[in-house]
Amino acid sequence: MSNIKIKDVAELAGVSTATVSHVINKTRYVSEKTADRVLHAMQQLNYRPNHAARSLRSTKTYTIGFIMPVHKEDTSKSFFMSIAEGIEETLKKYGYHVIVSNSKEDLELEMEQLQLLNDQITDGIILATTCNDFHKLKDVLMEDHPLVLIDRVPNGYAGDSVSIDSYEGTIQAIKHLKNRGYRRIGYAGADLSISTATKRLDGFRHIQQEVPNLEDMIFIGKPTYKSGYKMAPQIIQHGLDAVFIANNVLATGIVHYLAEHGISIPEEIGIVTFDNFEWTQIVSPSLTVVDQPAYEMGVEAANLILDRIHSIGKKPVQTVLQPTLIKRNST
Amino acid sequence: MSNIKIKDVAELAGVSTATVSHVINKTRYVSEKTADRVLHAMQQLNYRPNHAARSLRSTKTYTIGFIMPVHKEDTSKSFFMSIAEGIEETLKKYGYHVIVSNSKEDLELEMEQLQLLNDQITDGIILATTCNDFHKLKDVLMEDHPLVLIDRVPNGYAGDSVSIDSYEGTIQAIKHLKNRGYRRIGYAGADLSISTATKRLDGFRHIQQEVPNLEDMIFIGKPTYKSGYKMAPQIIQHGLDAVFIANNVLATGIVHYLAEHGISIPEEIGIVTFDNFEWTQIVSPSLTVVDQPAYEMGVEAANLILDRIHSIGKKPVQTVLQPTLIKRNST
DNA sequence: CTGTTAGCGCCTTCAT
DNA sequence: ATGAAGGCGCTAACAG
Repeated sequence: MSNIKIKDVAELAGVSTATVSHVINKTRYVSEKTADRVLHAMQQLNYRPNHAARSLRSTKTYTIGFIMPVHKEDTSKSFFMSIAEGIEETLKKYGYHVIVSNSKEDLELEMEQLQLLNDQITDGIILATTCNDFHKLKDVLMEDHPLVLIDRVPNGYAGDSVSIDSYEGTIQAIKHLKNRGYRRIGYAGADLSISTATKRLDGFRHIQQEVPNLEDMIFIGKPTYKSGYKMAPQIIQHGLDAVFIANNVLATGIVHYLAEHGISIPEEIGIVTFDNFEWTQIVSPSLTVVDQPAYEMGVEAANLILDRIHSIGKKPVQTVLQPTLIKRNST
Repeated sequence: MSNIKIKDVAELAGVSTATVSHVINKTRYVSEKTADRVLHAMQQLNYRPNHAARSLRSTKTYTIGFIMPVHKEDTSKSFFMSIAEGIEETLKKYGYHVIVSNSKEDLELEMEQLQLLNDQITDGIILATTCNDFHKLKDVLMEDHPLVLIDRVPNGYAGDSVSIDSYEGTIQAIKHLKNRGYRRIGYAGADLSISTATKRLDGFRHIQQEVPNLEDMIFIGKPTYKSGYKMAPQIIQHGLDAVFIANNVLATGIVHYLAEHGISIPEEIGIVTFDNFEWTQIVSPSLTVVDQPAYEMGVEAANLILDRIHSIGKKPVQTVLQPTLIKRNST
């Protein structure tokens, strides 16, 4: 405990505590001479403002909460980790800390954490929600407590958000498959109701709307390795010559099945997956993917929440970032 | 801002603020009847204790800092993420929050963050250090501020720590390769001076001590994909029939090279890598790995730091967890 | 078994 | 251009 307080600094500098406070916070004019003396005294004593006291007095915590939904064995870990990095690095510059919390893709837990990270603890919350309908969250959200939704934007939400254009990303992927000459292109996805999942499917249906019996080419399973592994043979039997895999966990199962059974990619079947995870580069052949700028999303969300903190009541901002198709050897 | 304070609760319950405080903190006996009244009043008013005030008064923050070293493109992301999960879930049970911070494997940054997360902000720090010599950190560490080192334990450190027995993990891996009939077993590692890296190499040298010209079978590169990719052909040319890859990032490069060049695993070369990352299961053939219990490490570290907080001055505890060899199809 | 009260360290209004 | 002083909400010593 550095038990040096503002009073000690004031005494050493021969000024009042008010002046010291104002020097620290640049909150009113102080003559250069006095300011220098104060700064000197601060250094000499190695003064560090007391966080709790400051927070008590000013009702600001200089802390932001980030709630993310990751399963224990989920491949999306590194995705949210990248987001967290972006958030943390950006906020650090402005003197904010980041408290992280994991909802494990469980709405109950998410709501619990939302309450835990209330305005006593944080100045705002960045949330990758599990929820598909924003009204469900209303009860636990504090009016006017800054909130930025990230990655997923549920129905009924009109506040600040940062997300990725999943719809467009999907369309690009399908177009690419078509350009490569694939004709019977299927969709493999998970039965999640989160916004990113539904938008991917929307995009697929839209660009493939001319295709007869399109619904037969859409495979929906659980977001698990196992489910993907079971889904793969069905896809093959359906005579598809390409699949767009909308869920990364599902993709692990499908890809592994294909490799194991010697089904050659990209000849027998073309593949595009969502998310540029490391393993998509390491497998042979390396996979064509829709890359989501996770880190940048974090940066954006951090900036948004800072803006919101500094101007409650401003018009909400919905930032949408574009994904990038990375062409590799699976198409 | 829930502007209900202890005083409001006290008034509604018809008791003093002291009694309310003691009910909340269970810090002295209160008759069941009064306690009930207080609890009721708290609920009725939806009272939440003010974190800052409490922290100011009690000099406890109920917050723990976790500093981890992850590179932007590093495969170890999910490893540290798992650790973070273990930490967070455990501490949450005891009402603690976790502030995370990333040193990006940079000692300067690490030291900066150590200072940032001082005792004004946290009640203790869990640190996966980048540092190989603990004395370098002494300057920025506050005496008596609880500290638990995790994963890596530098020289000169004698405090609390949780780590994994890298030495033993390596020995198991080599034994397994020998059992499978491999004879010319090499070592591929990164030039890191952190404790985990050196212990793996120590283990290798120990169990292979009978092997002539052993040093020629040790390949050290940078912890990058590229470095691994360049290292792979060298390993092959050396006539090795198996490699133990001690660094996961390096492994990505080596494995990809082998796959690309049609070098068959496990026939032409056997492979064991450190860390049970998802991609090691997805590639074909799936890789035999030394699995580190990351989540459990986090749990242990959380428990250790709580113990330390509640009894400064107790004898330090060094917890060492055992890794597990997971046999798959690359050996 | 419970109440009274003095601060924790800081910011900020009011005063000069 | 600077000081004096009250109080943010809570805990814990002291008092009964």
